[in-house]
Amino acid sequence: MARPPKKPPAPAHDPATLTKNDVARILDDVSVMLEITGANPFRSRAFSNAARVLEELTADLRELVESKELLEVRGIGKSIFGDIQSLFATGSFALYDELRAQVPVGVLEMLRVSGIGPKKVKLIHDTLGVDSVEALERAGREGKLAVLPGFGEKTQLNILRAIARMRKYEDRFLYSEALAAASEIYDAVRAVPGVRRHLLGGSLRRRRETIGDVDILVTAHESEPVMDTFTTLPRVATVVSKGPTRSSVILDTGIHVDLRVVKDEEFAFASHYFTGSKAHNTEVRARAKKLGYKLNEYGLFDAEDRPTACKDEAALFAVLGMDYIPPELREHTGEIEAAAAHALPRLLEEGDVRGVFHCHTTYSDGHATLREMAEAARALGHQYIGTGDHSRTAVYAGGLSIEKVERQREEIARLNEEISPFVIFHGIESDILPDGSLDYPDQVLARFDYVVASIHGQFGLTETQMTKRIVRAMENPFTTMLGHPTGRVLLAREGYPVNIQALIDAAAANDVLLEINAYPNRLDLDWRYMKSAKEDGVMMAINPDAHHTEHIAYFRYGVGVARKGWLERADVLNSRTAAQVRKFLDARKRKKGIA
DNA sequence: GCCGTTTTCGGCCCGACTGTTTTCAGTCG
Repeated sequence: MARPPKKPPAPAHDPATLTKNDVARILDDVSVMLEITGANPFRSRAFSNAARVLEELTADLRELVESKELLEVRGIGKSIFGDIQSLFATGSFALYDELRAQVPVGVLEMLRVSGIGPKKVKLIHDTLGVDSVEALERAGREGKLAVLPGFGEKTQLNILRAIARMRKYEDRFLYSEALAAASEIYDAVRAVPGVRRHLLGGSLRRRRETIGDVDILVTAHESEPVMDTFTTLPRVATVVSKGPTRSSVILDTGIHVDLRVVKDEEFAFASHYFTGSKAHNTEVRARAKKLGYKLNEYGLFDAEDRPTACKDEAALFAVLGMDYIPPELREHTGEIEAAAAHALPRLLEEGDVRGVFHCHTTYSDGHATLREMAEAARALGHQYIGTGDHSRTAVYAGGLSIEKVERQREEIARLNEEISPFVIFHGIESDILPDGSLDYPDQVLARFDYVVASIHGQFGLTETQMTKRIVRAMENPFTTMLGHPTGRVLLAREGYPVNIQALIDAAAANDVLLEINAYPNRLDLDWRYMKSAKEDGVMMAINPDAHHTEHIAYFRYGVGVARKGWLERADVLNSRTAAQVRKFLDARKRKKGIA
């Protein structure tokens, strides 16, 4: 690059507090900086692969490095292992320092402007000295971009528009928001005459907790009418591209939507391809190759390039020697091996859920009464609902005094007689106090059907302190479930620092359930940890954390992430009948000696 | 830089679309 900064950058990270996600981000940055500096693209890819691999690890990274077990992980070789080792020791490594000396932070930022990639960024930086998004915008306004080789008026305009869009909109959306926006477009597109099969694909179909863009796939004899409708829908703010097989638009909410039109006989291959994930697809293609096929979005071809017909995805998987892999599992976390060994789990389904726990009422900060919540749950076909109002320390949320707890218990008893066989379980969401104790005396805790213990304050502890605090709460015999285990708020707030594996261990050791908080901006426990929690014998509960009657249906988002976490019916308490839940809770109390 | 029933070198996914070209490079997914 043209002008490296004078002094070498200071270590950018404190090695003591470096997390797995920090390391992944650094490796990603290295990958991007390698691209910009024109290094071997496969070397760059090796770093981004390694970053992805780290993101999917559930064990403690620091321990994996110390025990050298990380070297066994596919995608991490000796060199990158050494870099990570160095990161934990010194907060940096040689290549990282070298690259940061060459590529200013602002240049990395420029890559986030859609439509320009490493080649253009390098050219702009080298010839104009532009080193930030702001400087890029200025250069565009002054017409300096249009005269660069390979650029033109249109490219310049697109860059300026992309910067404006980037400023105006988030680049990711909650699953719930993206689904609402996508459904409207999807409905309009599949209503076009001539459309035969259709699918909402991509990360929505895989039920990721956040969504980058929406992929819609349809089959139609003629693509033009479909594309014309799609690109002129009222919610479409910008048409990014339009062609016979692929068009791309941006909605007024900032969400990107891609539409692909293929022939009917290509549907199986295209739907697999456009569902992803990218990592899953790469693995499946590699498997196809080993079996002597070539797989792409249009078909499966043998050595003589003859196509193999597949009427749907199940047929495609079958040809490749695999059971059908549900979309939620297609994240390259062992699903391909399991499908080949006919060992995929039989995933939890919405219909398996017979009731939910952890619902708020007007006793604390909920907006509906006990009766209204119970009736709403019954209308969903549920057999029971469990409350989970805030405990007394949560004054800001109308936390229940002991006297209010008693009143609620009496009302629940009365209602239970009236609406039987529907059952209301009396639970509480007890704050975990700073020292790890719960928020009521034992004799009060003893009278609840269950206790959800949650952190709501004092987020500023270190990971060790926070882990100790929560584990202590889990060791309390009255704690039935751990509420939103990390406290994250998607797209807004990272979870508090905590050793999740230690929480899983504590859950297994103390027979404590882990909550799958199904509120759409939490989805906490993260699905990435569910498989190992399940393998450790931990049971989970899908809790909507409802504050309105409509929120009870959020359990569906919980089912989505539970499926991503490989959970089966037996792994969640909600699949049990009201009588079975009562029996389970009673047995647990007897075992703990608190009945 | 990573990987290996195509093993220690030589691959590493590849097709669609745009904007700039005048036959293709860059970007994206």
